[in-house]
Amino acid sequence: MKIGELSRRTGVPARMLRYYEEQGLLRPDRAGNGYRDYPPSAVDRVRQVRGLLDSGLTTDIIRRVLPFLEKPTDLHVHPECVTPELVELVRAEADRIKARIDCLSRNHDAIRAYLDAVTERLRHTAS
Amino acid sequence: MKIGELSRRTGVPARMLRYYEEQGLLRPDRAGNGYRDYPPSAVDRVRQVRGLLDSGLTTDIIRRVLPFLEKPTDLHVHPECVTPELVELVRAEADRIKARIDCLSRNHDAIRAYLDAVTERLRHTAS
DNA sequence: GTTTGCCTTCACACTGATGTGAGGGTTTCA
DNA sequence: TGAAACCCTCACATCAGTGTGAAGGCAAAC
Repeated sequence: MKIGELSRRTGVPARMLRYYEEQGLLRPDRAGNGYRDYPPSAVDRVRQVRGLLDSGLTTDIIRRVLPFLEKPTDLHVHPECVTPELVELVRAEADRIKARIDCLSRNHDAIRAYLDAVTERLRHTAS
Repeated sequence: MKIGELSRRTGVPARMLRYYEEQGLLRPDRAGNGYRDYPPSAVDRVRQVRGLLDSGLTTDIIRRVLPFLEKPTDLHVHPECVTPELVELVRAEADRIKARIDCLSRNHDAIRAYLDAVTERLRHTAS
């Protein structure tokens, strides 16, 4: 699929898809005329990248953890490329992600509780 | 407490504490000499702001949801200030936060699974 | 075959969060 | 009294992610 269609399907501007490629997050091949050619799986990949970006990860971090994000069943990262340093780095990033989850969860719960209290109050005054 | 101490206690540069104030996230009062004077509760407040910032929220959003984040027991936002529009806005932001949590959770689980598979593999080859 | 639309690269601009330093007042302590 | 360590404001710089537009090639449709 060409960049325009991927853009329409994901809602991500073509400009950004080119940027993500420049950052090593996407690797479309090229048709004979130079046009980018994305596999259907790119749609999910783009959504995943967007989600992580929205959650405060940098393209640099995302590029590093991306290989660890697909089917966990069998390792498709060559085992000899997985240095202890890399594992440590990824583990540290996982911890930071966990911290984000905890922080967001706490705040989400607080907001929901507040919202519930407000609507409850409204129900009361209405009756 | 003065800005230097708050900075030391939170690990956030004084520059940033001034910036958060400019963005309406902190409201220290001023001593006679113009120095900022923070209450002890500012430590937690700063940590909360940092966590949300790291999780991809903007200072603008944080400022808006901050009043909804404290003790949910009794509403200390004047009920008459809580317009339906504001409630809707906060609800929408809560949904976006939920989406972030889900995205991060999925990816965190995938990374952990990968990490576990790798260490398992290492345990095997070691034996 | 020309128009229309999508693609290419390049480049400059903006925004939000942050770093950094200048220039100057205040507190503390020797 | 002077030095060190705070604090203040102001302003310019940087970085990542994005927006936008120019200049031009390719493709499908009239």
